[in-house]
Amino acid sequence: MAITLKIVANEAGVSVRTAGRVLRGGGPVSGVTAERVRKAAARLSYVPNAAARNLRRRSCRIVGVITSDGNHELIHTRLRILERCLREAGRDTLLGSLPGTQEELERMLLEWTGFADFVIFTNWNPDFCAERLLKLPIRCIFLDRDPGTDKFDRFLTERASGVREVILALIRSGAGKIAHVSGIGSSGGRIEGFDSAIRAKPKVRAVRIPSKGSEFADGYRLGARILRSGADGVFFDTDRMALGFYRYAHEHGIRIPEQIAVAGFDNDTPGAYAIPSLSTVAHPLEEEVREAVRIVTNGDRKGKTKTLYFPTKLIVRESIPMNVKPIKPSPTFTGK
Amino acid sequence: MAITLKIVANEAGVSVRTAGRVLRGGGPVSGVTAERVRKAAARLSYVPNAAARNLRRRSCRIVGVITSDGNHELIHTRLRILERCLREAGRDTLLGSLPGTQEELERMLLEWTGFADFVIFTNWNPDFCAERLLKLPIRCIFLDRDPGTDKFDRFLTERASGVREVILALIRSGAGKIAHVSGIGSSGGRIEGFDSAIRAKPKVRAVRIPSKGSEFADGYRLGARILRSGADGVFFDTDRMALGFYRYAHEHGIRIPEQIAVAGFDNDTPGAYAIPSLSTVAHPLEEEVREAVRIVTNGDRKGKTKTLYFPTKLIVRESIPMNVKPIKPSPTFTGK
DNA sequence: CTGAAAGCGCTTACAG
DNA sequence: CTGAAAGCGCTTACAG
Repeated sequence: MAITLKIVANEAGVSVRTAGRVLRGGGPVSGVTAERVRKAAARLSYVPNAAARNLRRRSCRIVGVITSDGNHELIHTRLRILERCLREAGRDTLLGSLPGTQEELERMLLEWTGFADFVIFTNWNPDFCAERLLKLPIRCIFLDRDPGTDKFDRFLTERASGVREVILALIRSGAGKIAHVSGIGSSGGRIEGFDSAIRAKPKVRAVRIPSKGSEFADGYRLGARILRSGADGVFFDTDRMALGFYRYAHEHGIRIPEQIAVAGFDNDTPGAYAIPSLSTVAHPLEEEVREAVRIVTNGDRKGKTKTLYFPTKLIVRESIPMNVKPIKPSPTFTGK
Repeated sequence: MAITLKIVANEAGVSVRTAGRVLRGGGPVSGVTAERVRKAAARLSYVPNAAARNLRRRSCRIVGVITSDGNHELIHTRLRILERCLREAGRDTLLGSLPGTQEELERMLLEWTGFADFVIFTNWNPDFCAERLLKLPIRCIFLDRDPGTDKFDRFLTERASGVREVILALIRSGAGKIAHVSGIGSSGGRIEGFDSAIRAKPKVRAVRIPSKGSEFADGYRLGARILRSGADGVFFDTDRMALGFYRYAHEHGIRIPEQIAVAGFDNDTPGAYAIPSLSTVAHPLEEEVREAVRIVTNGDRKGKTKTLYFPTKLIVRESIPMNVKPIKPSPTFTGK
């Protein structure tokens, strides 16, 4: 049997109102009374009931987070930053995965209603109709996923800038034919960034190599295809694919970066320690999360939504040879 | 203004009781009435209030999960498996970090009371007094962390078995002096497993090299120390440290495994694609999570707690040379 | 098959 | 500074 405020109040010889005031803040209480209530609560191991509180206050401290698919560093780093920032804002994080169908998603969000008042999407299915979520009494925020409408808050990663920079770096390092190994969901401007860099340098040839997945195994599997293309520079949509290719190149006696320069995307830690250390593009994780949490914190301006784009940042390491002078091989300069 | 059951009932011209029966299951309702209620609910976009429901039913569908520190693959793989299994069991996952003090932890769990009835710890501070959590109306389950008392359910990783196997494999491959690079929290039997293997082979010498951290940078930093020790085999408490050492060895012209055989712990994906691919020890992640979720699912046997130990599993790859025959370099045999 | 009523445990005006 | 009462939105016996 749960210990309620009423029981504590009886024990302390005061009214429920007074006990509540002492234990959950609010209103003035005389020192002696307060002490008596506190002692009674401790003696009985009183534990307030969050469900009742939420019901009464029509508010709660929980934010739902729909996590991305997959199991790689970026996703988890983002989730961890989110959880930390939400906690600092006094919020708890309720974890969910994006269901396979729109109906399941709506059912899930319905279940969350009453204890979560915000949902942050870090995953989205472009086949879903985002507008249908507007009827739910829960505010949706999109992080690095575009629902295709500005009726939601959107904090989007602008990949084109970083990709353009990395391709230009490959070209500066001497690459004359550049391959782009692009995943199916090659989103957020990776293709645009690549194409824009190539257009800027008419003498450079380019080839796009589509990939079904974005994992180590995919980069490894496409190794033959990449080498056959005759490219002397290659950009992968993920660091994982790039490191899978490292393995393939090694097994086939191809030297990186002497024979082919390599770059990835995501700034995963293993790339910084790979041999050679992997050039990559870093996400604006902190900035995006900060904006999302800001919406949660001052979430009262109903109807007004915000769309912001955050640029990505090039990190050049040994896998792109810089002609200035030979880089001392050490991972300490990686910026991680 | 929220649409309540009462409003839907009015709209449909029935009582609250009947509307509830239609929309949330339970009791028999005539087909025509049910249809009328459903239409009204759809028209009004009725959304049930979870807080009210939880309050009334004195139950909820949320399980708290205290995540581990750090930001590496193992932690996130475990969390992901947990979230998936809990969801399959009809539960939502509430994420939290382990606070710095016992008081903060207790305050946090108090806040969770009323919407979470279980907490799964995948992180723990040995300085905390676990017994004090018993007074909270929330059941605690420990995963791969030992609170030091069998008053809680505990599902623990038995690291000694896997470490013993990996050391014996290093010895079989020809290593005569083996270094153990051990993190501060070298827990769960890593030291015992190492020592037991060494004791079994009196001719083999051993050296323990303590490390403050368990990251890439720590393995890199200790490279000089390891080489100076004269070891021709080295076991790291984490794959990350091992891969950091790869980098150091490369920079100093040391060949792996010809000059020094290497093994790690955790079975991170990058190790499977490293050059040479890294031998390691895999965690019993699925098994542990399954048991924890089982407790949540049939969580009524109050007072009776369970302690189970799960063995770890050796994965030999190229970083330990096997004298049978030269291994074809390909990451496909890695068992990932 | 359906309705009127009580109550989950808390908070919030409203009186005194 | 303190108390009696209403009510958040749902579910659960209890009648009919």
